[in-house]
Amino acid sequence: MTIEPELCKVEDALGILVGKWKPIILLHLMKHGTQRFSELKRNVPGITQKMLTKQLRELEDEDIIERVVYPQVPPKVEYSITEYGRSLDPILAAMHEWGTNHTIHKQQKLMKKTTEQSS
Amino acid sequence: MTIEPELCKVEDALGILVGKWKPIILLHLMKHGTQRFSELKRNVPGITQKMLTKQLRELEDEDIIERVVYPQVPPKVEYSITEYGRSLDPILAAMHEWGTNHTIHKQQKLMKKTTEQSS
DNA sequence: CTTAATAGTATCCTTTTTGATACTATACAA
DNA sequence: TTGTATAGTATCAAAAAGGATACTATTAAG
Repeated sequence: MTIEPELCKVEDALGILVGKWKPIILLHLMKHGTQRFSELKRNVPGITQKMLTKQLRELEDEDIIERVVYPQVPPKVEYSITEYGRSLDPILAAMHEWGTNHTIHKQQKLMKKTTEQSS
Repeated sequence: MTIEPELCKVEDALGILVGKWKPIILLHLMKHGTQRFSELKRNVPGITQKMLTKQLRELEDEDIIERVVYPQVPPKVEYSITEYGRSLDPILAAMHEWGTNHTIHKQQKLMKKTTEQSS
């Protein structure tokens, strides 16, 4: 398959995965199935409430995750990946694999450079 | 495969694909094999020289593309995908496919909403 | 009456990204 | 000597993204 650059839909997928936090959030939800807001906040170190809310809303808008509110006090809100959201799975897996390999690639490049300089 | 959120390498791949222009640039190079700076500029509508240069440098730094300078006047510089860069191919293809489907998904969602409102 | 817990908002500030525009070097051609 | 083509830089401005912090609503427990 050749993708016509003019009709490129890569950005559409990209737009959903991009953001400093979205991949980690997705991986957490994929791993645990369902997480409360506070659990996610604990599990994603360094994220602020504002950012977590924002990323979750955006993912929800794209039907990637589902938000369920329990009418309780104190509030309870659960997030989970939708069936549709699961279709991102292979992409995340492929990117993770590529990324893992790329880390090695960069390391080798760095070592080569270091060796050359010391010779 | 379950990706451990803490060891997530998705960002690494993401970092390389992200930017308003990178996917289009890559697709152009994949389609045409080799392109001069000015050809890319023509083919990627709306991009500024600064942005094109920046994106190309970043892709070059990651070994995704190669830059060949011909010592001529006026200058001639050719860009092409590296062998290593080709390894991004399946990811771009997967994202494009997903994106294409997602466009449909969003459209259906929109139509459903419109129907509901008019009833 | 006060405090605690949860899931947020609201506001302001900083950093990063992107864009517009002007400028440069060089050799050849008219 | 002026203009042209190519592949850039440099500088400043605007916009987008991200972060810090404070604040809110609600109910039950003490």
